[in-house]
Amino acid sequence: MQRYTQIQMTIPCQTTKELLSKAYALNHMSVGELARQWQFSMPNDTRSSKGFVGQLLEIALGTDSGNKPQPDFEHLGIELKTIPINPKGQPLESTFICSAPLNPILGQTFEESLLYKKLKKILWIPIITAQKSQPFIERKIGRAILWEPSTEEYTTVKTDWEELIEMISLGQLANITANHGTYLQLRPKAANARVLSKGIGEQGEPILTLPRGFYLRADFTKKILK
DNA sequence: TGCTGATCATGA
DNA sequence: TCATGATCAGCA
Repeated sequence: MQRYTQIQMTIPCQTTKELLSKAYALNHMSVGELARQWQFSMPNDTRSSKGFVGQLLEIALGTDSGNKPQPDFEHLGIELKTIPINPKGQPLESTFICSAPLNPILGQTFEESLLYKKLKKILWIPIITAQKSQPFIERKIGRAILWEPSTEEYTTVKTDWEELIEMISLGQLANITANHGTYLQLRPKAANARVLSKGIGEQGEPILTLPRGFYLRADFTKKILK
């Protein structure tokens, strides 16, 4: 097992403007170049190093949240996401946003949810990926996009969230598939299929079930990046 | 061949 | 175990 990093520290950006100019400066740079600049050792394969590019960008842009459940740039209210896109600008994957509560807080509104806190402002860093098999080192960083949901996007995501949370609350977890939701999906988010966490069963009883996460569909992020 | 369900790595 | 960072891979 290999650590990606040496210990690195960056001074967090104080303003959104400062963060954006840092992000724009990475445009056209390859992931390999950025890794070299930060003395990251490049992983050999994408499979065993899925989070590599995301971690690299966190260091390069100086996030300050660690792995706490809050936006990466907490003081700016901005979440950082790398997203693999093909040369036509189409996302290759859906985007994980946050883990889903399997025992939702009763009465919690969308605005109070972790999902909303992360979604309300996202700095997208496109990673131009010729093919899924292309090694990280060759992939190129694209132009960053600071995004906030439009009224329509906000409303649709909110509706998705409310429907999914209601199903979870009513013990319908077993019936939720990735087909639910217009922009949002609820899908497994675990090390493997044997990982269990506490949820709500059909009769309201506690059950053990696979941890889930909220993801944005690739069709949706495609619109965002346009 | 796109999408859903499964999986990989790290840190606290 | 649960949070973060995501991509893999088999099947419809």
